[in-house]
Amino acid sequence: MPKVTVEHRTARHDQIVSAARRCAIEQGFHKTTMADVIRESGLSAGAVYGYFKSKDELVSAIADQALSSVDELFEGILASDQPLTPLAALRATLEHVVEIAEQPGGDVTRVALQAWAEAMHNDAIAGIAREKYSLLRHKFAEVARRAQADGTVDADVDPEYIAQVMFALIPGFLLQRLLLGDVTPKTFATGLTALLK
Amino acid sequence: MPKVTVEHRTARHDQIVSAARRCAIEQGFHKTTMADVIRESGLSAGAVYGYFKSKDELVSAIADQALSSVDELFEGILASDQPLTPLAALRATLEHVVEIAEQPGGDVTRVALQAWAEAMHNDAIAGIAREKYSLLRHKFAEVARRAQADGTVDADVDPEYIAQVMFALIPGFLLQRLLLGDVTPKTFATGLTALLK
Amino acid sequence: MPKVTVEHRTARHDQIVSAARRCAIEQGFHKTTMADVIRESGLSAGAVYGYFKSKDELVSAIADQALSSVDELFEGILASDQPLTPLAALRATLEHVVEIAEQPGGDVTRVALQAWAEAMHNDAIAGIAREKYSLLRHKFAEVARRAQADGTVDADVDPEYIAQVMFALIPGFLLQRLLLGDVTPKTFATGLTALLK
Amino acid sequence: MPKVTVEHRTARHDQIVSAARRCAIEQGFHKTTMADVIRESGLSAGAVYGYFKSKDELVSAIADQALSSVDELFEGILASDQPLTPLAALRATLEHVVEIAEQPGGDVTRVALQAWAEAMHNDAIAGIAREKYSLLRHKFAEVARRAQADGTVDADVDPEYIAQVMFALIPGFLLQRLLLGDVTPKTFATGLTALLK
DNA sequence: CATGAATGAGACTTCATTCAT
DNA sequence: AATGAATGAAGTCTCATTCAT
Repeated sequence: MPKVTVEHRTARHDQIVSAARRCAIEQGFHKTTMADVIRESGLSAGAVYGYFKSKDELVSAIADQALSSVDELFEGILASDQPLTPLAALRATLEHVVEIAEQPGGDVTRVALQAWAEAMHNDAIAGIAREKYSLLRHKFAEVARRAQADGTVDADVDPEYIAQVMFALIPGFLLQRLLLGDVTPKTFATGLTALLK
Repeated sequence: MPKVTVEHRTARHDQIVSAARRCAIEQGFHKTTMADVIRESGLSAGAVYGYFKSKDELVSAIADQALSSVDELFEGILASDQPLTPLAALRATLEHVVEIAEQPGGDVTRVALQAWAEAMHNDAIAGIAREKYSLLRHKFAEVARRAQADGTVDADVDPEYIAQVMFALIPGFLLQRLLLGDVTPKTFATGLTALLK
Repeated sequence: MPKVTVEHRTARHDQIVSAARRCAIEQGFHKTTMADVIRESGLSAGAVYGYFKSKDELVSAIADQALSSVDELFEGILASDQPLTPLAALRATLEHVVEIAEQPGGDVTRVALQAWAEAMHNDAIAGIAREKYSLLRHKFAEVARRAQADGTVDADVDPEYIAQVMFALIPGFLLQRLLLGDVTPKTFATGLTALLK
Repeated sequence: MPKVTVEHRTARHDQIVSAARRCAIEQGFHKTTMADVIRESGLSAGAVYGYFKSKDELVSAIADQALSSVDELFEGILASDQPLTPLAALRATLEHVVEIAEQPGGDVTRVALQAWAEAMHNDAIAGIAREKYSLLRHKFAEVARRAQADGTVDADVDPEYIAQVMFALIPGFLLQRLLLGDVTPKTFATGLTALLK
């Protein structure tokens, strides 16, 4: 009974989060009502509130997910021993971002923007964002360190500073992609190559 | 009578926008109620609605302002004839951003984040954002073109692609500044220099 | 303008309290919904909430009123110089209670019972009840003191103790009147006379 | 099987009533949710509903219990042949009340107040209250009759009227005890003695 | 014109009760 | 018989907007 229940709970949980995410992608956190989520999830109000104590909690869950999605990539990339230049790391990241964005079910990166805005006056989300993005930036710092070891990048500079710049390109790319719609990993990498050279 | 009225109207208008901006900086667009704006502006409900037909219209006005603020800088920079490297342009922009952010009355860049999120499902704001950011990016493209003319940057690459990257650094810097709080124009420029070299 | 407004506000306030009291008399605090009060008052939800921040606050207002109603009587009674025996004071009080109870608009004493119950786990109402009933009991103590001065009642006994007993008869009378419906000031005074003699 | 089951059922029944009573003492009938009772009883929702068809039915059961608790005393008192003055009967009753109130598990007299309020618009509880309190008052009438037989009290007065007054003192005492907290059987009896003399 | 009290649709959330397992 | 997840009606409260004064 416990195993069935746990799986069941997880399934329901995901059912709700997915529904809520779909809503948030289309309408943003604030225009999304609990009634929307309830309808979209196919459950009842009581059921949804059995899994999330409040709209805030549900929003945090979606935000968490959206802010985490870029991160996963690095596990694979950094593990390998092959040389990883900053340019290559960035290009891989951008391609990963686009892959995520184009997954069926809607562009989750739109939710990331919502989360950034929300973090300005929602401590829970601000905390999540800080945590996730610190982690991500540390991974860029690791890439920077490798480049410094290779002699490709000036070893005197704090790798965290280099990571700041590398990291910055991700939201910058995302924003242009969503707002202006004319950037692709390819155009971006091309521009980047020209500048770095 | 008309002239006095026009000045009066402008003053009132600004009074409302300032009040609304102060609210949006602290609480975001959605937590800010018209009652908040009315109280903060010191006017009456009727008065506020005399200047803005709806909350949406008021929000658009604040968003517009927040999205424009970075732009102004370039008027001055590009006008001069002295050589302007991408690095120098970026550094100047970042410093300008921080200057704006630290102005008394609250950090307007927080409102820019709100505007990005809002643009995802608000056509008016999406339009404003596209317009303002296209303009800004064109200016970065102009800088890129100058660098290509100087031979500093590969002339074969579409300057718009280079502008995409340069532009990306601004929201990327902003986001880290607001979320993580540990980037400054100096650290950022240092990292950037290391990468570009 | 201020005077009109104040009167207006008071009128609206009373309109709401009256409506809420009518509901509470019939259905009690808890079965009474804000929708009931809103309908009964003839106002809108927003209007009602403009006068009372919450249902709790409205309930406290009604409770306050119900707990105060017995008190008024004493102003007149104690002012006069004529001798006032405990028996006479009680009889007058009971008659006053019945008069209040039979006023058109419903029996307010039913609300007093609600308030007693509510005071058990509502600090605001507990506070009001303590305040009002302390006051009332002090007035009975004053009556006791006069009787002691007259030599009618043993002067050695703390008049507050005597007041406790006198006071007790009021809720005891009220409860029987509402629950059993067979007590009147006359039967009660008759029984009281027999005991006191 | 039947006998075991009956005992089992009774035990379960009491388990539920005790849990519900504990909740009602602390929070009152209305703030107490079935979920509270279910949690406090340690049973499941289904189990509780196996014993009580509805919350109303459960509330009635608790109210019944609370309204009965004073009554028990008289069985013993009246049975004896020793003279029983009204004062002595009252004093014994008050002491019994306090004893009940101070029993571990919470002050049940708080629930009696709830029941009075509830009786105003709940026919089931009103019926119970009428029944229990009529019974109790009849016992006071019996005491009055004995006093009249002794010549202590005017025999011309309807003993029911005397009972009304005696009975009234119980809720009056209870209310002051719960609300003001400064009455004890001793202070009360002292005041009563002073008045009766 | 300005005011700000009033409107009322609609948001979030709770909770008594049921019923598939 | 027992469980407890699920139901969904109904409750409280907010807030953008209007309009009589």
